[in-house]
Amino acid sequence: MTISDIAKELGITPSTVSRALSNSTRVNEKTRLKVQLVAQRMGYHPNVMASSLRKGTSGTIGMIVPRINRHFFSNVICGVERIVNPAGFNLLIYQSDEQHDKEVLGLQTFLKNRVAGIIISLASDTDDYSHLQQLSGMGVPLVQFDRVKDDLQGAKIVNDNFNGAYLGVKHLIKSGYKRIAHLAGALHLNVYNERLNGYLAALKEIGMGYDDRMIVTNVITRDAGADAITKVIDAGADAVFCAGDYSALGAMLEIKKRGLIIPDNIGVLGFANEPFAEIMSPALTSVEQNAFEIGNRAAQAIIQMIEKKDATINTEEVVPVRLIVRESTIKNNCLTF
Amino acid sequence: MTISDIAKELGITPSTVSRALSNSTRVNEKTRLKVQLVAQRMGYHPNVMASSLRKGTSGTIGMIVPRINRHFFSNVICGVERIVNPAGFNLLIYQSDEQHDKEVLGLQTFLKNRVAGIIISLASDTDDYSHLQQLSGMGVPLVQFDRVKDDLQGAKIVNDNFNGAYLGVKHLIKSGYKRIAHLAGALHLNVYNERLNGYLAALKEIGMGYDDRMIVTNVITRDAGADAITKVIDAGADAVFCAGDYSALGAMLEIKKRGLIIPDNIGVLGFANEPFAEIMSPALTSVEQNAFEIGNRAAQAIIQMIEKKDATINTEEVVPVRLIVRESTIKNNCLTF
DNA sequence: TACAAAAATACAAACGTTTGCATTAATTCA
DNA sequence: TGAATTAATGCAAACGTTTGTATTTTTGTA
Repeated sequence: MTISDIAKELGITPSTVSRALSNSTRVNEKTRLKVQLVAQRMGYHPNVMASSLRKGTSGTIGMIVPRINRHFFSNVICGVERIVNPAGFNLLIYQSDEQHDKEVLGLQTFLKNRVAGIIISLASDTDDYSHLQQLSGMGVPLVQFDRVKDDLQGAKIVNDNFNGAYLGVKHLIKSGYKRIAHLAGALHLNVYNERLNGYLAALKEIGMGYDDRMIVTNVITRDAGADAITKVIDAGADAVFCAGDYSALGAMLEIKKRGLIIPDNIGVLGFANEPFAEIMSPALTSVEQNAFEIGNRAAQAIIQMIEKKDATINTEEVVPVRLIVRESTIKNNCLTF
Repeated sequence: MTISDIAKELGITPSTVSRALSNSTRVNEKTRLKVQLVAQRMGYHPNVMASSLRKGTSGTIGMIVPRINRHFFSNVICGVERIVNPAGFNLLIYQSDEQHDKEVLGLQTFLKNRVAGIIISLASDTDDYSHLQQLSGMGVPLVQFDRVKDDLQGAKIVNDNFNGAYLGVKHLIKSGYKRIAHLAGALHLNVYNERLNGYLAALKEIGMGYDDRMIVTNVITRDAGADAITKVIDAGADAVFCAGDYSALGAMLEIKKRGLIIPDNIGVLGFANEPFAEIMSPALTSVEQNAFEIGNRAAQAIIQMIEKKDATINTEEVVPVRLIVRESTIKNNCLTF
């Protein structure tokens, strides 16, 4: 079922059929309707391979995320889809599994597929960026989100990590906590680095010195959170700002296990507002990231670059975050059931 | 950067280059190496549009899920990716948002893209299957998973919903609950229908009659769960089997709000083992579905159909589920913190 | 009616591969 | 050494579109 079949059926040429189907002004209204009718009747589906081969670009946008099954990323994907599909693009999705090698593999697949643009959040593993550097030279638009490398060409959409951390820690201070620890992530990633800076800024502002023993890095998982919390408690912490909700979860479970009360003995603040944060008891105070909005903006950015055929811009959008105060940081009030 | 560029560079023809790159036996070992070296050096990326146009099929598999950000579905996607990528395919993902119309739209996009096969879990909205019926005639392999329509051609991979429900309710009975209610889903979907049947079978087995007021249907969301639980409590329920964890969550929160104790006054059993089930207090007993395994099997099935070029098989695989017993169903033992 | 202008359609090449068939080069065997 | 066989390469068409240019048809105007 091709354009030529329709052409034969109607006794016209493939070119007019093509133009009729793409609503070109160069074809008579009557024949346009006839063509579209016949196409419908014959169950014609245009062959996008042929089309994009001829046009030199596909209507596909490639997206690489570290983990598809992480709440934040799957919601960013939703946000991207919501914009990209109505605009006539479709999404090819790859998972890097936090591995640089897989990231490169995915990128190569995208290039083979002549994607119109690439949206990516870097694998934690990635510290060589040559696979991404080549893109702007090839004219392939790149949008980075969340985990970004600053000096790469293209648009960047990031959370306001600094402010989220800053606001959260200020809130801890206001709640009366005196010795606030930080379970940080991998500091070569902008997101965790900025959160650390927000934490330090909040402490500095009130003249609270900081203590090396109060900061543990590379704490991202639940298990790591459980391990790290004991260290900072031993160092005298009465509150902890965790750079992610999973480490906060691990910390909370460990704290409970030790018979300490959250938030009375120890306050816990997370980041990401994973779905379970609300459900836990005590409910976890956390910084909410607007994943859907980030997805929307990333999609808009890539579409704009594609349409302007400009892969060399260099913009950064910071998406605001929101502190969601729950039970885990409000002292003198045992809300545990 | 095309095959012809490489050919010119080496003074040979595009055809030999093509054969060299695809490791054909019809080309000399030496030239093969030379070609691959030059390809590497020149940064050649094959154009899959051209290739699939010529070959008549793309190396892309289309996948439609109701919601990408649901734990179960995103994990199935992971499972599919893990098999499909090493096999040289890539995944085009669509979200139906539980809407029939979007499902059709996604399917059409897939057909335009000449996908090699389609993996789908039906939108709850879908009760007309003509868009899927046409596929086998067109030679496009179809694999359904989780939410399936029986009389469609293709492979089906489903959870053992009946057994999961049956085992769960048996467990409730063994725990000493006497009047077990069921918050069911939308019964036109196989998954919820089978869970209902498992529930009924367990009751019947011990001669426990069932009561219409004990079964509320179309309860899938958290809010619906909260609403429905009051009805069945009023009808005298001392335990509830929820067809999904979200309704179970809603129910639990409502039960707590009413000052009743889980599991002592009321037992709660969920289905899906969402990540929060483990974390809640009391922790929610739930039936775990092996999403990753389902993804693996779906991927294997579609690849097999693609390779055999047979879209007309009609198989069903049932993937076992596992009851995970936690605090919410173990009486006389207040484990709430 | 004739002629220019505009509108509609046709023609043909191109996008980058793949692949059956034809050709040339290399090898084997008598 | 030369014919027969095999291995390696070349040629050219095809996949289904799109699109610049050419041609035909229609329309408007003098």
